[in-house]
Amino acid sequence: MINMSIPSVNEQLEVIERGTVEIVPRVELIQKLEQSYKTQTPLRVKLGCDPTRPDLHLGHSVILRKMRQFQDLGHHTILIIGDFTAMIGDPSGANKTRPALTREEVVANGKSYFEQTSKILNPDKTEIVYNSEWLSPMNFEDVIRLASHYTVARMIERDDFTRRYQNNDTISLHEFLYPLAQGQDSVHLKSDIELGGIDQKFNLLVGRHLQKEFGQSQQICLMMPLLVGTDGSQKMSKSYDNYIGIDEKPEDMYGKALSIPDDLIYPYFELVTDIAHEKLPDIRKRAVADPRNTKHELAWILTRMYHGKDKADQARTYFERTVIRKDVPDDMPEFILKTDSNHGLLDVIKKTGFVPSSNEARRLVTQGGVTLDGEKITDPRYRFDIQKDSEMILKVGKRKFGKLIFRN
RNA sequence: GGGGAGGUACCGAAGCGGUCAAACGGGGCAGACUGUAAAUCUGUUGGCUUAGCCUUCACAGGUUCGAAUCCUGUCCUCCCCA
Repeated sequence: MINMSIPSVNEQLEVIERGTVEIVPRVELIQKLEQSYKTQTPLRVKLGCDPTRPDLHLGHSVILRKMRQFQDLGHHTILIIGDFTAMIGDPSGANKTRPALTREEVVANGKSYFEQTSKILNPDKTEIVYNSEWLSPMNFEDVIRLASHYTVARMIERDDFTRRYQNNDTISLHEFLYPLAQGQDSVHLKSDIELGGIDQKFNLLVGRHLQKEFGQSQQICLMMPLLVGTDGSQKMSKSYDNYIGIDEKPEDMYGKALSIPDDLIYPYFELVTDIAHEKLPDIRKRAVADPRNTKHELAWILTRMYHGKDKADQARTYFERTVIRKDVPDDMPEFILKTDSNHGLLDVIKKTGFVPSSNEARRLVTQGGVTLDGEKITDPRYRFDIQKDSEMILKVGKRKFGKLIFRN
């Protein structure tokens, strides 16, 4: 008998359904919850992740937060590091087949992933597994046997396959194996519930299908909406550069949060903040009535969640100062320069690392994106001619500041 | 296996012997503006010791005063037929 306390089914449902976009099938979820409650046996909740790019952002947090809720309800959660499936790469069209990661990379990425998820998940309640553990030993025969449980017609129903097929884009045969591999994970782990974004629906359903083929109880597919990124149009993703990373500096987090379009204020509150559920109706109203302040509140809460109250306060001050009042921040990196040589502006900008090339520096200067002590410098041939010890504030672009210190 | 069409900068896509560092759109960056790092408008978007030079149009050779553009080979993709 496991010593635990799983709350009543209704209590659980309320939490579980919060923010979900689809639960397939809801009735079976209720059945599983009832069974679990009756026997006080935790459900096995599975979430797969791709260890290729271990930089977590708020988009990931939507599902991780859901996972956390299951932990808090007393269920058993399993985080799969998809080190094996990463070799295939989820066939989303833009993805190309990825080179196999080395053992070291996998371990390093997995570790980094775990550390990052620990900001959201309860690390003590998270079972970590690597799917190479069971996928790697499978031989050709095993794969053929697995593949025989799915049909081509059903495979190309998946919308990105359909789209790519119609567009005459390449679809490598091995990409069909990705959903199967992910489904095999469910079979192997005998999962009761698999979490995923709504874009994962196909893969999650394959898991359900395979479990049935293998005579197991079928997992519930619980799907969360995709968080729209800061650009307000596409899903949050590192490759669209519209993301807010959970490791982001407080000031960046705050600023980026403020840059979202107004109509995302409410969804963000709902999906990625820890604000109490009862407060959401009020937020919904205020997001429309007073977007400015509500958005600042959102930015503050997010920053607080990942960096604490003090940092959140500082981030707010920083934003008000540098962006609203166009003032100079307190802290900025310092660069020490000799007074004897007369430095070229472009060189100095390049040395700060604010730009990737001197051409970029030249462009910024020419376009008026560079100031020294608040004064716009537009001559790319500008040279410093400093005799005495002194300091200057260099601003490059919208928000890169550096203190130039001239000294012998 | 046979026939056809292609591989161009971050992405999509023009160009088909010189005027091409390469049109146009998206994305990025910057300026103006703004409650905002939003929207909009404008500019910009290979590198460098920048009035000039260097390296790019799948890869390797070749023709030519000169090639992204022509030829040969290689690799890769798509379509039709089998």
